[in-house]
Amino acid sequence: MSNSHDNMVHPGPDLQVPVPEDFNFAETVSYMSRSGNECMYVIEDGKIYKRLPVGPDYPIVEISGGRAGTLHVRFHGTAAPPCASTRSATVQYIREWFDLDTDLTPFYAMAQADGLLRHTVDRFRGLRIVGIPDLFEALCWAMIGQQINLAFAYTLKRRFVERYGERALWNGRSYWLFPTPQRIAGLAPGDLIDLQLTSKKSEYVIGAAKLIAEGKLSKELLLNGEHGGSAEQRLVGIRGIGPWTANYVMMRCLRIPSAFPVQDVGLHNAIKHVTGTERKPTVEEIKQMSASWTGWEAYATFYLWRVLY
DNA sequence: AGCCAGGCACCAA
DNA sequence: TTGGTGCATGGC
Repeated sequence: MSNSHDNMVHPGPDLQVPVPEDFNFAETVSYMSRSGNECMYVIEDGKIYKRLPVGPDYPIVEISGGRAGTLHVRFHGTAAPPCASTRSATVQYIREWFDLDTDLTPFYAMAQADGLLRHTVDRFRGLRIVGIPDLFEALCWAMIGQQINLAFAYTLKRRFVERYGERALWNGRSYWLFPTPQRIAGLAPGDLIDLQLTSKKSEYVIGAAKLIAEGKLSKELLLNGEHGGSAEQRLVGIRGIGPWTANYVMMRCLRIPSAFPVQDVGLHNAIKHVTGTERKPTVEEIKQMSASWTGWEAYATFYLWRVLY
């Protein structure tokens, strides 16, 4: 099968990745700067640095705004330039990471007519849902973040990654690959309790790792409905995954635009903030407010989160 | 000091 | 199917 992106790959050492007209790189960087404790990438001088989990080179890339209509990608950390397949996979990874292939015209039209969304969406226009392309990483991040504040969640993720991930050093900084399911599947709960995950979360993370390592859980299996049940139903059937985690993963990893973590306390606080009300809305109230978001709940949620940072 | 945190499993009824 | 409870501790 020929890859439609191959002809976009510049033959030189750097890459130019085309982006849609309504993509705003600065807003993406702004969102990604929300925590100073992020361990999976570095933001500096308006550029994103990350080691990408794409083979065979696993390159460290520097992504900057580039010319209008493109992102500029520079490779670092390897002696030789990355091979053609790595370069091609890098382009695909970035397109998925920043959701560059979704046409947001219907979302913007819907938001313009929605009193709750209009101002926020105008304010951050050009922002796209920043994804977590790796399923195991998305699941771990959601499970770790259950019922604890975000600052502590970042600390726990860092401990997990720095204990069980793979490090590359470049320019005085560490660039980590997220721990593999194969590695985590072999742990005992006590290994993660040592990092201050709760005993239940430790079991959840190891259980998810085992499912993925055994080939029983993957993005492909969740996205093709052949074996019965929606992605949400299948995810919720896994221990440690409730409605919030399922929809969070559908939103940031499976890229289902109708995914909607209505239980999310961050969403509740964002709506409270935007509407200027005294108390947080109930789930029932949010369901009423979001009646016109049909098909774009994930994007509405992501934009609302943005007002909190 | 006390409330809240990007919930979930488990148990009754 | 619904509602109540324990988890467990950091952050602000």
